[in-house]
Amino acid sequence: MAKHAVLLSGAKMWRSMACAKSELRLDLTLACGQSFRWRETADGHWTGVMGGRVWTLTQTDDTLWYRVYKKQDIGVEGSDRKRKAYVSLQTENESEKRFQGALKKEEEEPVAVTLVQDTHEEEEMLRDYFQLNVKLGDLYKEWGAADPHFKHIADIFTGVRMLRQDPTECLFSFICTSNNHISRIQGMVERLCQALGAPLCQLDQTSYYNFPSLSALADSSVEACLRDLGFGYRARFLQQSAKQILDTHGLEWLEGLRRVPYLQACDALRTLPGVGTKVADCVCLMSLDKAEAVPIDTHVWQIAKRDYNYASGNRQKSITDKLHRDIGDFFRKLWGPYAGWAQSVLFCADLKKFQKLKEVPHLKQPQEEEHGEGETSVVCKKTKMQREKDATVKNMKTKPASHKKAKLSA
DNA sequence: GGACGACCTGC
DNA sequence: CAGGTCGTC
Repeated sequence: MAKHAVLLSGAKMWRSMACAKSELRLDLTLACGQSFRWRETADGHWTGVMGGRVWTLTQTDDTLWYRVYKKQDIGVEGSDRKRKAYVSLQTENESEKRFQGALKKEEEEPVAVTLVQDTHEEEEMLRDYFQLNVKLGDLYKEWGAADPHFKHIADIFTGVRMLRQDPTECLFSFICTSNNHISRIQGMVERLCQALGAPLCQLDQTSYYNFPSLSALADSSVEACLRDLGFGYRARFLQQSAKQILDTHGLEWLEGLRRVPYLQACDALRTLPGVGTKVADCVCLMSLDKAEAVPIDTHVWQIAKRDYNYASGNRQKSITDKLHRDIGDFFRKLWGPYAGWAQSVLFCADLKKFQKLKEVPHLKQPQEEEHGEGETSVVCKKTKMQREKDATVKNMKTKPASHKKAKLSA
């Protein structure tokens, strides 16, 4: 049976590309709640599905290593009938077709040429997924110059990068996040793929599936199926949103939102059931190229109040639409057109599971889950003076961290 | 615009 | 209650 690859025991099988850890930290980027489908399958090795293929990624100081697994060991036998019924609804995605097409053209030197093709395409897929053309180090410098609190966090949490996810996966994953916590969301997304997605391969007892297609999600039987799988009221949102997209817009609509302005894309998404301001912002930021989208959830609100002395919404009991806009505008003014990227760094730094990184290096601390309030004694290394200094950020003349043009919302 | 309560489930 | 959203007032 095929196994998860490990770099140490087979370096020749791996491909690599130059990539500094200051530009990308796999551990932070893949586990900070942007995507729910990557797992650490060996120390520092992350396995997941991207672009219809199964990958294992790992990194050394200046190198990103990757392996792509071929289709194999697809266990159709043991699967339950529910999934069989749905698999028939799957269609191969476009890039896969192009990929197959490309292979056929190269009949002269089958082995060598296809491998080159292969390598080139896979490297491009990674560059696109991690948006490696965006120079994160430069952005960190700008954010740090505009914002002392960011600078303080950024020294530890380097390489937190926004993924460019598939819009369908991103949308339907984030519909699952409402009123929910990360550990449960991960399980739900996994079951969603297992029930409705096409199987890709199996490694060490673990089966990997593609994310379900829109048509699979839109099937009228899906709500009942997902309720059985513990999705609760979100089951209906998922099915209805898929159906609404196909009925009133069509297959290409979601990807098309990459080419419209932020607010327009946001409004379009919000017409879907189960998609409010927060989910729409997540989808815009993480899959639709809207770097200025700043998703405001309860944690980000806490961060705004605690670290930026943000007081405008102090009267509010919960986050209203206006508060969303105001806090978003506050951060866009502070950080500029890539405000959503900067926000994800602070969000990551606030996750309980990453608190141990804030400790002095040689001290060890048991690892935990979810968000911390940053109040647990050991982990909070910020002094009172530092906090007060940070608070002054709000009062200083905030101007966008010099980029060409901040397409800030009206 | 803002304040509720309901909505599924599990830790 | 948890990384919200929806319907109603």
